Amino acid sequence: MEQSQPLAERIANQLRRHILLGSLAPGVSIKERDNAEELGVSRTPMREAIRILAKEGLVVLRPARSPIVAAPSLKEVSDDLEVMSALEVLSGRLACKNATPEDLAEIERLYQKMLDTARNGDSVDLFEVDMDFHRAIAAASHNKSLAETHSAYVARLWRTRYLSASIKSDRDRSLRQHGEIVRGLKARDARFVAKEIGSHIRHVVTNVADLFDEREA
Amino acid sequence: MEQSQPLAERIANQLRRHILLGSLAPGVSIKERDNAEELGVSRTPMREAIRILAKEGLVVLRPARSPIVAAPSLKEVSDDLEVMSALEVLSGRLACKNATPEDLAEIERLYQKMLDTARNGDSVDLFEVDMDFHRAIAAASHNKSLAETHSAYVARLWRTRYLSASIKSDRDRSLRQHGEIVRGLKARDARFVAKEIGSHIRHVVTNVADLFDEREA
DNA sequence: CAATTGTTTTTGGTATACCAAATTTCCATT
DNA sequence: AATGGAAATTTGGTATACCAAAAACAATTG
Repeated sequence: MEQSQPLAERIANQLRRHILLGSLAPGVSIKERDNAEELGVSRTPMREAIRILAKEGLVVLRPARSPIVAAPSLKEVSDDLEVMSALEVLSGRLACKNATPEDLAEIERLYQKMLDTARNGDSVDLFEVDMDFHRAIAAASHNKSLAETHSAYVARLWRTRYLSASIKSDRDRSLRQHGEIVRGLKARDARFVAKEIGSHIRHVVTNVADLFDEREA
Repeated sequence: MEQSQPLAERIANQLRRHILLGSLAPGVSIKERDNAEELGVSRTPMREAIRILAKEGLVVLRPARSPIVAAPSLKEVSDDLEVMSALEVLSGRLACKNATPEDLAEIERLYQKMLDTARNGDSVDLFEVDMDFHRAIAAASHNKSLAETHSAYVARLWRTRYLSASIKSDRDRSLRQHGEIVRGLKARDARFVAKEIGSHIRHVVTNVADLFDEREA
């Protein structure tokens, strides 16, 4: 009953999917015993998996209480996006300095794939490519800590951004902005890239705020 | 054998101290069994404590091997500092917008304490106040995620910055810079604060690089 | 009927037992 | 003496057992 990858991480991945896709709704409790039994594993790795997700901010631990799926408020999501924006801007700046031609080629490839998916694929596919695009920029910074921390925020904000991305209204603007970012990176114009990334995320914040407003109806 | 605070966290705190103060040198392995027995606890909380420190970057987990105390290279430390700098700059900017008068008073109090400690106390005390000062700025941003992520980097870089702070040569410049930061915050001049914080950390990077050079001798 | 207290149940925290992979040791063979 | 490999040991991963605190529930009492 084991593999090359620790069981706890596989459980964490599984739980993460359930949370992000919504089959584990925000606010519901995750009982060690029940969930472990349900997946046919013992409490020990389940416990560790929960801790992993807690560090990522997807579940919150309460002393002497069941952990629950995080239900972030608009303020918390906005705060997360603000940090993530700073991380991405830094990524962009560093990428202008450190990106190899291969890095740039990969980023451009993802951008083309994005244009393609926008025309033919569904919104989930498009979203996946979008995430890959931003992750590729972080990787191109050649700063491992930055890429890791950025990745943690991507995970935490996955669900929110997924919902935000389903707002098709300004998909065109979004695509255009990504194009600008690619252009800036290739020209290694750090200031321009920083401006575009900042603007891009500000739009995401706006969309998310709208989503929260609608939810109250 | 339990308290209000989970045992794992207390163990993590204890291990963290040992690592940061150097009694657990970089590179040495942390065996679950041995360390647990040494502290008179079982493997379960020890295991969890190790995972906590791994997430913080203080120990590294190797598949099917003992975890070891992290021995970051100059490149890794510089990368960490680069991210931390961005986080602090963002903190400063947001603090200019969101800090309450109480926040500012607390920051100024810490600054005065710093001046006082520089005159009378030892370098460890001074360092502690320094860390508190930067943490207070992050807190004044009123962005919880930012404060938490920043705090994680503070912990990871604790030892390095501690060593860096023992370089007394530019203690005066450092103190003056902190004063400028306080001045900027009170004037709520985000641009000025960002500039000063950035400059401050660039000096830290320089000091750390010197330290790494010396170590090779 | 409400309130309070005592009991049962649920739940997370901790300890221990067991297993398999990986390392090390050491002997047999050349 | 060198080497190949098998057995023993070490170590982390997983399962299970036990405990205490907290919550839920029930019963008793005013």
